[in-house]
Amino acid sequence: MSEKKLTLQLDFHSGLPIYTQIVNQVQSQLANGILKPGDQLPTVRALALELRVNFNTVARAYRILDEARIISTQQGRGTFITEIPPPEVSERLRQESLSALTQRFIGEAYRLGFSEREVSQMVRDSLKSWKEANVSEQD
Amino acid sequence: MSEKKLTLQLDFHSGLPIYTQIVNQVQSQLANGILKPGDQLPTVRALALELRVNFNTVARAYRILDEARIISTQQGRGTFITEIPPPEVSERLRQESLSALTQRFIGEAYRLGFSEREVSQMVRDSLKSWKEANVSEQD
DNA sequence: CCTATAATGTACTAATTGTATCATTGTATA
DNA sequence: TATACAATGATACAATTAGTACATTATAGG
Repeated sequence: MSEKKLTLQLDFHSGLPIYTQIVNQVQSQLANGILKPGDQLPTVRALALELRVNFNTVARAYRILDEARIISTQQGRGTFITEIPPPEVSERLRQESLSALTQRFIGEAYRLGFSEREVSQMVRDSLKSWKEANVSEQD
Repeated sequence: MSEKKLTLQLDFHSGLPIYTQIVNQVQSQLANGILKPGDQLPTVRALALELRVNFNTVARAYRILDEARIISTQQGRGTFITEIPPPEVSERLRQESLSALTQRFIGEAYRLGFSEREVSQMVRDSLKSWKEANVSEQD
């Protein structure tokens, strides 16, 4: 199951900020396999209640972990350990997502009655004008 | 047959809202010909039951698709893939709508970090495979 | 026909979640 | 002491999903 209890041990006198301790312990539990990709972490409020701290402190820890791509926090949904696809899988997903996007586009264009010629011509034109409009602000 | 099973794969941890995933996958299946104009989609309640989500989440996805004129939801009747409107629109409107569609597509692709090369290559491939897959059923 | 009922989508609201901003507290240091 | 800054807390907000009641349509029984 992807619902975890997430037992953390805080030391309020250690000098380490609470949020740092949360960050460290989540990282170490992930390293130890106690947490796994896809696992859902407790909500900021639930964990805060359990640890007897303000939920903003937990949110801060989660934000740091999120920025480090260790977890993925989703407003209205919850917080999850990030799936870490190996690079070759990542590239495959990349291509699949572009393929899906392209097929949706082409399918919609055909559905609206446009021909292959029209579609490919419009794509060429649009790519060209996009490039011209952005030559100066390439990153 | 106009009654479809509509198999969708949701990823509850992907970061994409459920309703977005439903929207994307319906569009994708339409683009791939798995869904066709006139097909009836499952009712909001039936699909919600199958996906284990609230039926309002499905209703939200259907509403978005409806606003995009991709499906037609009819209270008391059901939900259907829209029939292709005959291109009775003027040529100018036709070109404008294709241009808008194309720019949305290209903008999204760039936003996802794909290069011009990747986009144009994928468009070529997709056009080619679509043509091959549909030579026999051209209308 | 007319009416009752079931099936369907709609509208509005509530609950759950994370986010943003500012206030408070504690501590180090000039 | 006074000031600056980091950590934490309080409050309001936003996004997503769920709950409830209702309107519309189709259909079966009389």
